Amino acid sequence: MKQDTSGSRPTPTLEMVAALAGVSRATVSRVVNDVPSVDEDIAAKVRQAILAVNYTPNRAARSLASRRPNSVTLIVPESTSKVFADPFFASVVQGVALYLADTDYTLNMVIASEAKPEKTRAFLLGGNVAGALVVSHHAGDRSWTHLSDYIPMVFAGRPLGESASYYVDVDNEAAAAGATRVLIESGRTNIATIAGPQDMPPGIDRVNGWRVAMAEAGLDDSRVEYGDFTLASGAKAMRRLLGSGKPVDGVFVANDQMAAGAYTVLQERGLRIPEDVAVVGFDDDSFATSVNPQLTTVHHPIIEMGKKMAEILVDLIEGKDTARVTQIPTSLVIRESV
Amino acid sequence: MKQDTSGSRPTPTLEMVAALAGVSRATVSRVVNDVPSVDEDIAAKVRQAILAVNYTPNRAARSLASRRPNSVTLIVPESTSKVFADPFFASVVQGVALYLADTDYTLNMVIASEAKPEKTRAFLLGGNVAGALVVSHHAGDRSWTHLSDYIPMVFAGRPLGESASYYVDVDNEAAAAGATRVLIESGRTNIATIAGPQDMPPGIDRVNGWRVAMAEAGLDDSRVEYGDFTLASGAKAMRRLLGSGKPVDGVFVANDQMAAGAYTVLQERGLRIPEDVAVVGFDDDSFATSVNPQLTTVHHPIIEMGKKMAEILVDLIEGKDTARVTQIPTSLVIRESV
DNA sequence: TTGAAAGCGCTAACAA
DNA sequence: TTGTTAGCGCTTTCAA
Repeated sequence: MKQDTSGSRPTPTLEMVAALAGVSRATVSRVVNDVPSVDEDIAAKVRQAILAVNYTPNRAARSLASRRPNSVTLIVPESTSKVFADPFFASVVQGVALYLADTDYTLNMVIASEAKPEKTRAFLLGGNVAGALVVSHHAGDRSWTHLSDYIPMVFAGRPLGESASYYVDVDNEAAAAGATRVLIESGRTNIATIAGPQDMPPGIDRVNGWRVAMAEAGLDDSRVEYGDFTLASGAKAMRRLLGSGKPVDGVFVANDQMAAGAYTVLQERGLRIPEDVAVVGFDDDSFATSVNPQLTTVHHPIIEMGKKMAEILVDLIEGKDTARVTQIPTSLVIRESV
Repeated sequence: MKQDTSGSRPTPTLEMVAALAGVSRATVSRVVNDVPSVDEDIAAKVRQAILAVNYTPNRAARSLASRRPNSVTLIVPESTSKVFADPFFASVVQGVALYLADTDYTLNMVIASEAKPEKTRAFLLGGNVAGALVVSHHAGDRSWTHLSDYIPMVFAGRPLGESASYYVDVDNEAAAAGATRVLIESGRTNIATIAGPQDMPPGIDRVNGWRVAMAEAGLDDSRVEYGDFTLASGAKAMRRLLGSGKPVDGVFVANDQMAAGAYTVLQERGLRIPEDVAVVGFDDDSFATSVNPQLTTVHHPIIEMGKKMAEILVDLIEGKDTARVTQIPTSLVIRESV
C-alpha cells in the first residue's frame, strides 16, 4: 500500500460538500437521502459539489445517527460450509449480493459455529444488523428460527415441520410431477424414481411429485430407490433398480448428480439413453450438461431464490408485510435424455 | 417479527454498563478493549456489569469514534460468480470467514459488476472498509490491483505476469512435479499429461511441473493434451491421447474434474486403472472420491488459502509487514489410481 | 424550504 | 489508574 504522504486530503465529509455548495449540512444530507422537499436548483448545486469533492457517505456515521443498521447478515451454519463443493450456497449468495447491490444495505457473512452459537447470537442481536438470511444445506436446519422474534430473518427452503418463519423455495412437488409427466408423455410406462433422503424437504417433496404424476396416469408408483444426492448413491440406486428384474424404461432422478451416477450404470450395461431408458433430473446444475447425452431436467433458479430472499428481507426490515412463504417458479429444460 | 411491546428495554449501551458498575464510560471502554492499565478488581466489576445487562458494543459507534473501519470486503468479480458450481469460491470464503471470526473484523461481500466498477471503487475507497480480498476464478484477473495503492488488498492465486500485489497460492509447479514422480516411481515410463488452459497460472504451472519431473527422470515430455478444466474436456483429451497410437501407462491430469473425464474414456475402452494406466489428479475435490477407483491426487488446501489471505490482510491493515507472496504447502493423497 | 443544534454510542487525548 | 471532555460524520427534530 502506498504511503499517505504529504498533502493527501482526508476523506471528504458532508461538511466539505456543504461548504463548497454554500448550504448547511442538513441540506446536503437531504439531497443525499433524496428528501423531496429540496429546491431543485439547490439540489443540483449540491450534487455538483458532491461530484467535485468525490464524496462518499460514511456508513458508520450514517448508521449511528439514524439509529438503524445498514447491513444484513448471511448466516452459514458451519455444517453447511463443510460441504466442500456446494454450488447451491455460492449461487444463493450471488443472488443475495446482486439484489442488495441496488439497496443501501451491505451484505456480511458469518459462519455460525455450532460450538459457540452465542457469539453469532450476540452479533445478530447486538443491534449491528438489520436482518439475517439463513442458507443451510440441510433445509431442515432451523436452529436459528427463534431469532425471528428479534430481527427479520428469511430462510432458504421449506422447513421440516411447522415453522413461523419466512422462507423462499421452489415448489419441489409440482416441479417433480411436471418432470415425471415428460417421461409419461414420451410413452414410457415402467417409470421408476431415484429419490433423495427422506429427512429433508426436497427429498420428500420430489418423490411425492413423482407419485402424484404416476397416480394420475394410472401407473405403478412403487418403484422407488433412495440415494443421498451424491453421484455414487445415484449409481447404486440405479443398480438396484436394474437388478430387481422388473423392466425400467424411464427414471425420474431427484437431482442431477444422482442422475449422472445413474448414467454410468446404464451405460456400463450397454443401455442407451433415451432409447432404452429415458432419464429426467432435477436442479439443472453443471452435471446436467457435462453428461452425455445431455440431461433433461428441472431448472432450479437458485440465483433467483437468493434475490427473492434478499428482497423479502428488505421488505421485512422496512416494515412492509409480505407472505411467509414464497415459491419461485421452475421450468423444464428439455435436452436429450428423454 | 415480534412487536416491540411495552417495557422492552433499548439495546444496552456503554453508559448503562458504566452506571451499573459505578465507573466512567472511559473505564468500561478500556475493559472492553483490553487496555492493560485497568485495575483488576474494577475490571472484574465491569465485566460483571457487561454480562448483567448483556452488553454488545455498537460497531458503528466504535468505528466512527476510532476513525477506522471494522470490516473487510471480499470482492467477487461478476464473471467469477457466474461460474455456477464453484467449490473454489465457497471454500475460500469459508476460510476467510473462519479466520475473521476471531478478529474484530466483519466480512462483507460485493459482487463487482464489470459494467459499473465505479460503484465498487467508491465503496472501497469511501473509507468504509479496512481492506479487501479478491477471489477471482481466473487467477489472471487483476482489474482491482490498482486499488492496492489505497487500501490493503490480498489476492487469491498467482497473477499472470508481474504484479506488485500481495497474493497467496500453492506452489503448483512443485506439487505437479511431486505428483508426476509418484507415477514415475511406480515404474511407468509412458507418461502423458492432460494440462489446463495455458492462459491461467495453474494451467501453466502444472504442466511445467510435469515437465520438470519427466526431464529429471530422462523421460519423454512431449505427450501433452490440453483441456479447460471441465470433465468433458478431460474425456476428450484422454481420447486424443489414446488415439495417437503411442502407448500410455500413466497420466498426470491437471485437475480432478478432468481426471474424472479421463476415467470415463479409459473405462469405456476396457482399460484398467491403475493396472493398465495409472492416473494422478490435482485438487482433491469431490471428484477425487466420487470416482472408482478413488483418485490419487494433490490436496489443494483451499480453506487454508482463505485463512491465510485473511491473516495477511489483517496484518497489512495493522501495519505489520508481510511477504508479498505466500505459498501454502500441498500434500499428496495416495488413493487407488496408481 | 432551509438552517441551527442536539445528539447517536463510542474512543482518545488530556488532566487529575 | 481513572475521569472529564471533546469530538467521529451524520441524521433529525425544531424553528425560522
